[in-house]
Amino acid sequence: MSNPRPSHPSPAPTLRDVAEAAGVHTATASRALNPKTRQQISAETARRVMRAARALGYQPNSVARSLKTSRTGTVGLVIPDLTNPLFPPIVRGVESVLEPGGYNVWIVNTDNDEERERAQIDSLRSRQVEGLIIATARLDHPLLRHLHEQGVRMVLINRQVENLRVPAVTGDDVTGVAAAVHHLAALGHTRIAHLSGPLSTSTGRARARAFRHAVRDHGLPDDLMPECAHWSESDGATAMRNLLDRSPGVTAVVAGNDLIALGCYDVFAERGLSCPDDVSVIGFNDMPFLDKLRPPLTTVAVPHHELGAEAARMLLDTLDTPDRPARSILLPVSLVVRGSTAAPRTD
Amino acid sequence: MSNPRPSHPSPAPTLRDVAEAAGVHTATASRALNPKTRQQISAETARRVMRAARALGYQPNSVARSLKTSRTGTVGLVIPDLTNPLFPPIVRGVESVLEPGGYNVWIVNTDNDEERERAQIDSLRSRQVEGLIIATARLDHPLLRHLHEQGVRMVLINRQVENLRVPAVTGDDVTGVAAAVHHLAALGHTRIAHLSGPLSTSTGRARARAFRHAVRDHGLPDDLMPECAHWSESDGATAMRNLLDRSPGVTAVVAGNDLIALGCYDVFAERGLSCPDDVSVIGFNDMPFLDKLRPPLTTVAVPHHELGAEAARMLLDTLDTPDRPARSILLPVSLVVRGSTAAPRTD
DNA sequence: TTGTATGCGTTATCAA
DNA sequence: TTGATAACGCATACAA
Repeated sequence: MSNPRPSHPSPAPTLRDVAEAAGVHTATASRALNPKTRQQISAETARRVMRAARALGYQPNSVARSLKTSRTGTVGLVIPDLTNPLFPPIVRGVESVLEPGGYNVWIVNTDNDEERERAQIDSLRSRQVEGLIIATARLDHPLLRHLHEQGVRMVLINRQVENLRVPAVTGDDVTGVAAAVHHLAALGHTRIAHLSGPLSTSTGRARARAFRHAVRDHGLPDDLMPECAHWSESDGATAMRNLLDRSPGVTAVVAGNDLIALGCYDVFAERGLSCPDDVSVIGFNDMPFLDKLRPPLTTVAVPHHELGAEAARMLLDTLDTPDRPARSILLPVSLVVRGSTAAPRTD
Repeated sequence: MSNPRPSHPSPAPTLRDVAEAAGVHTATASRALNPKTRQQISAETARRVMRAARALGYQPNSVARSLKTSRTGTVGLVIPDLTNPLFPPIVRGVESVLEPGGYNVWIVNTDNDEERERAQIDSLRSRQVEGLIIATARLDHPLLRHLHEQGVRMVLINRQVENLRVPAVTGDDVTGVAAAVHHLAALGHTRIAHLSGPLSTSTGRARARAFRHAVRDHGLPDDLMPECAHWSESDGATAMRNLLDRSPGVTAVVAGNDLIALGCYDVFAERGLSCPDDVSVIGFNDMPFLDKLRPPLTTVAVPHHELGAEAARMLLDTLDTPDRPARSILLPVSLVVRGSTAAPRTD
């Protein structure tokens, strides 16, 4: 083998090694290597130090630097489930702002588990992250309030907490749901159901509430609103089965999100129902590849990348100017009409 | 507002604060708080310290601890693109093993950019991660060899590097491609094309090579192998258009991955071609929701979660026993036949 | 312009 | 069982 692993790799060089190699003291080496202090040093010395650093393959030890400066240059991003196609674009949006801003992002998954969330956030804090972006959409629980009281800088995505002045960025669920209901009503549907997400999440609750208002505005019944236990395909299917059994007259469904809408598709297949001829469905989020489904799913597009980017900008603001009053931002959404919605059967 | 942010949050309590509150020395407090050293301490003192820690809301500072112990309990995971549905399951697989093993995982995106990869890995190393799991599938470039020479512990996913004794875990591409070709040949196809992924990636090259061998084994032509510039839907579409223009007799396609297969779907829609009647397509990976496409995509299922989990296990082994010889693992894949493949038209 | 000294918060070694 | 002390690697106030 041309490159067997060295069984005893030499330990990583420290600033001290660089200083010795360059014939200067560590303080000088430190200044030479830091662009901000390099000017205090003669060009010749700086060059010598940098050459030595390069020759040794010196990498500054961020752990030591952080301990000294009490700045880690890291931000924690709390995600409930990375395999939900919703979240990767948010992650990228966050990174697209934070990395140019000089921060690294530490992503953690919580699996929608409160205990895990707590543990993950503890871990992030013990690692001295400078701020938190929290995209777990559960409704207020004591943890957030506690963090806020301790002065932890944070921004919420898709989550509002009552009576807490924490900046938040969310999609405009109210307008999105209203557009969905309006679209279906305009097609002639009169018995429209909402398969809501878990009402323990702020998103689930917001969309359910918006749905209730929207159908009332159209003079339609507001009692067709089963709740899904999770934002998942299987829970969407379960809710849809129950709905069809109990309310056979339903001709259209506004799903809490795209995954729940996919669960409806499963039930249509099971029962030989045709979409959109028998039942119309609208999803929420516009996750990837929806245009290739059978039928292509009509949905409300949420700008996830922008959601992440905007949250990151707000966090940057907060880190820069801690005393600036918190603002919350609502990002516009848009209805994307595809093939899963049509006028109800007239027979 | 009931909870305005404290404009001057009190600084986080340190071990020293805890020690003072408990009336002991910091060394004693440290021992009392660490389960491994708690036994050296009288039960009474330990209780007092723990009570004080709890009262103050003490969180150990991992940065300081890491500097002292030169152990960070972190591992870096290098991913080319988190929005590719392939990778989140790998991430979860890695975490499912590493977190119970006492490590936290630091995920970075490289955007398939060599310079970014370098920068991200540098950043991870400066933060003293104890090992690296690398899922960026580019073929050997000097960075990996360099890391290896420096004794960096690492495991590769979906990537082989020649002449480098680094453990790697990959799906069994050869068998998967052979199964795909066999399936098509058995259906009666004789002009089968391969839309390969970038040949600069080890995966792209491996699948292309496997395809060539498989068609030869069936006595079929091996000259229908255009290369896609990236593993993307749009590059798949481009390659498919060129293929149809130049080789109109093709009746079946083995795509380098599912995304490329989706690109084929786009071209079918553009040109009014029917799948599978006019052209059969097979993808690779079995990413989520493929069963809901029109038509449902036949594909080769790769156990991504298990790929991540196995890589994590190997890294744990390597961290435990640095001198153990590196082994590489091939995980079995399976053909999932859905609706995008059928016998060719007989007219 | 460069060197000296100190401390960030923690753990480990040694002594008591 | 507990305390005193030093050290991890770095950056900075201060001195020269």
